[in-house]
Amino acid sequence: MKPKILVVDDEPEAVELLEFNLKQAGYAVSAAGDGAAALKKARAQTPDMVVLDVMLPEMDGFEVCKNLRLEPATSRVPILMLTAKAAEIDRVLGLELGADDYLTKPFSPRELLLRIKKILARGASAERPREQMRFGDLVIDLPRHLASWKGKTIELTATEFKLLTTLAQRAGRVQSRDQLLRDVWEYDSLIDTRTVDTHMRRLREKLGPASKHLDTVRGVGYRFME
Amino acid sequence: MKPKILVVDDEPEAVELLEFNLKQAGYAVSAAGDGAAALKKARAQTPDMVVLDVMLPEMDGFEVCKNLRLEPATSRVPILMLTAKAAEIDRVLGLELGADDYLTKPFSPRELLLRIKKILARGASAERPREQMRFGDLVIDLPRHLASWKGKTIELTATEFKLLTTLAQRAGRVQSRDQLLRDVWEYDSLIDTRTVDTHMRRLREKLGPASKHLDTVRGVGYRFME
DNA sequence: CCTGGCTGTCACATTTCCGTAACAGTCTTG
DNA sequence: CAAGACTGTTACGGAAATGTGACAGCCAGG
Repeated sequence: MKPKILVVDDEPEAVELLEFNLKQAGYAVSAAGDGAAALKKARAQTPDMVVLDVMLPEMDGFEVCKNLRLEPATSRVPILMLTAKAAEIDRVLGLELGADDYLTKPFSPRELLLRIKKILARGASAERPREQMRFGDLVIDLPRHLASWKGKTIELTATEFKLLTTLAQRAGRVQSRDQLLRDVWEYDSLIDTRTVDTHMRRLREKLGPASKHLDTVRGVGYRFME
Repeated sequence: MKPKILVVDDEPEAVELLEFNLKQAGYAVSAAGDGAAALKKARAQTPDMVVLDVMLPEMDGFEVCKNLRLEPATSRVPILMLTAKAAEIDRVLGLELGADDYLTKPFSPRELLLRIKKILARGASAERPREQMRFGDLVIDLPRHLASWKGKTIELTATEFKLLTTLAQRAGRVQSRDQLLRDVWEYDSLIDTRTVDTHMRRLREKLGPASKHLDTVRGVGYRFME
């Protein structure tokens, strides 16, 4: 049972290239050249994954993504977005669109395959991040960008908030400093791992009693405990 | 599954032009030349959208719109009105008629398609945006294009008003600058994100005490708080 | 044609935040 | 118990993000 991947791009050459590489890697591939066709195929085939270019005629990738999420038949299919501008990344990965990952053009086939493999690996089990998380008296609301303890909002900076949500979404599992740097500080950051410590400290300070959820795992990293 | 669009216009040339453009864009199109026929077809087909010219013999576009809204079968179908005079706009979008959007003739096919796309995109899930919103002493009236504070109207320009309503409609949720550019400045904006800041400033200035609802979320965007 | 208001952009001021380094405290290991 | 490794804490310079004021182009209405 090869995993089925739906490739959406309006440039035939790009489709061909993607198709070749993915087939080479052992995936079953289908393709669509515009948004409407993509939605139709996605509904009909329920692929294991959609690789979606942002630049499309008529209905752009954002719209397609949104629509895929709306319909029950396709709402849980992982989406990998191919985007041109770095500025769009937050929106792509954010809750509004909820793509699972992104790649900025140009990218190497190797990168693509790695991302796909990663998403499919977790996709089997993991669910999509929730909009709101509650751990006792601690509430984290992503779209509102607010955290609160016993109903009182906690003022957090953008980085602190992202660090908290990243840890909370992987509650129970330890995250290494490098891993946190990748996920919170975006992909390859050239930042000292000790910076994570400082931010953890600030976060703990602001969380007050709620910081009991934040464990230090000596020699490994940090963990959010329920 | 192409979206079905019902085109209503009494001029055969106009119908033909619309039909051509819409079919080109991947929609399924049917047409009617007068009000009675339009209602009949709408009932029978329950299209995904109605494009409705105001100028019709016998029963004009306003009447058709009203009747469509009255019957359960068609009351939720989005309506895009084609109107000649700007003066009619208020009535078209207002509570009495409740069209979803309008276009003043003459318009380019591109404009038409963009409007249609936008309406269909939201129509799939979200309900029609609320006509009037109240947040304490602040009242925002979309059809009248008016905002007021403690009963006193606040003079806002078109952009300021749209920015305010966009934020208010997503009250509580943070909107990134890019997102606001997309939603307020319409489709493909080649505009500096800093422009959003400037308009937020002007908006705050005019809102005066009511500007307490407008939060800045540093590193993320802006948020309307109730 | 011209005038006034709206709009987008820029430059500058200001605030806030971030990353780093240095040091102190704590835990592990032999 | 002591040394070394790891983490917590503090302070600070610099940078990034936002607020603010000014300005020129543009369009609508007169």
